[in-house]
Amino acid sequence: MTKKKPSPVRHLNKAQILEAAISYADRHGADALSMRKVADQLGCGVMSLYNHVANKDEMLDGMVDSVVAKIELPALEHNWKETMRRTAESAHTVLLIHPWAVTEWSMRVPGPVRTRYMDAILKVLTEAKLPPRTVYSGYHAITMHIVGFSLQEIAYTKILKTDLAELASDFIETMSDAYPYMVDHVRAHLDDECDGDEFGFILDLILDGLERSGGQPT
Amino acid sequence: MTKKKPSPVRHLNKAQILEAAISYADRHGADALSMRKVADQLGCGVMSLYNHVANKDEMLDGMVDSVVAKIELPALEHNWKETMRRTAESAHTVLLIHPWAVTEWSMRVPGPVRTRYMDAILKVLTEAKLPPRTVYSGYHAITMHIVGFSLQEIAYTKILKTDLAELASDFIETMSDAYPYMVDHVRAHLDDECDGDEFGFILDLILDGLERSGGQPT
DNA sequence: ACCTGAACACCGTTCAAGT
DNA sequence: ACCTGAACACCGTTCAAGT
Repeated sequence: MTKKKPSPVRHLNKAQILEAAISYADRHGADALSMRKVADQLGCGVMSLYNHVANKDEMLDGMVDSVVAKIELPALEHNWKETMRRTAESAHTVLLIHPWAVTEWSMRVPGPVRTRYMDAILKVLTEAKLPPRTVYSGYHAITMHIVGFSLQEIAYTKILKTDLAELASDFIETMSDAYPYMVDHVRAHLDDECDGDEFGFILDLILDGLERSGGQPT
Repeated sequence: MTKKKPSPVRHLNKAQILEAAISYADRHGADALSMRKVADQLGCGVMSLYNHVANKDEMLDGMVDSVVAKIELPALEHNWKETMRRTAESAHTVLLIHPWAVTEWSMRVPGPVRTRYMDAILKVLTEAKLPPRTVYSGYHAITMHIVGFSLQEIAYTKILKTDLAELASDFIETMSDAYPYMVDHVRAHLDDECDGDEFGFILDLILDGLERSGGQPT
């Protein structure tokens, strides 16, 4: 009488699978993600997924590309530094929403959407009339900052979430002899002494450095 | 008559386990690493490992800390920028030897050795008389660069190793319409046009920026 | 063309039994 | 105190069978 599956999903497609997988990873993390769990969430058999996705690896590739698609592409209307700042902020925001994505981003071969995004960043730097060496290194520095900073931030918040009072404040009292400078740093984090836009602060350090290295010959 | 195990390892200990696990990860990558494989390599049963290591997670924590132990601690004899450059180079070198370690570094809670290393970096920045905000952000920027740059570099060489001619040169011919700037960038990589010490170049960008932000008030 | 259950070769880890 | 095989609950994926 009653249907077994809540939403039988007559015709599965890749987009639905990626959506379900992303939503699952958002809630439970990439480690907990399995083909079986994705299938459960879609109310279909595990092997049905393999009609639309070659294997788990390809699914993860698709998931990352779907996330990157949500990043604002750089708009050429402003000066190049402002343009980079905006798209980097957007990337940073998107990665914080999907914490699992930053690790996958850094370890997987880029899909079409990510390649398009990287191409757009290179275009901005090139059309800013920066010398080739600055474009080359600037690209590396900026993408490194987007991925690397988000990674550190996500790792830090994950530690705080799991250990919070136990580790953090315990650490401060117990370890202040062994690691005095580290204790000070953690305290600064907890007290939000040095608040403000840390991501943007370091990004500006890089962008200003690039501008300077482009201005006068090396 | 003949002994079953080549080296029976009468008394196992944690250091031996970590050494075997690191060597295995170096050769086959972190994904292929399993408790069973480590036990095989040591010629013991899987469950013997659990007498010296709580679980796989703790083993990986220990592996990262063992790798970090190989990084040269910053020596205070030079000026702070030179000191940071040296220790960062050392960290970079160590991470390239153990490519799996950079992902684990970024995702795990720091062990004692890594905490000691971070403390040493903070000490250098603090004793350089940089203002507190610069120490705070500089620490983030420098550690981000060490981890983030190595991560990108390892990912890039991994892609080149697997796809080499197929992807790279194929990519150049096929994709030059869709991703013109990216194609140029990949070509620059392949031709080694912009060679030299890219890691150090971007690090100097950051260090010089920090010095400047410390010199004149913001 | 799409779906799927059974089966296979792997995991990490618990437990109870050995020395 | 240290070791270990059997067993359990999971994996990703192959295959053969269904519609």
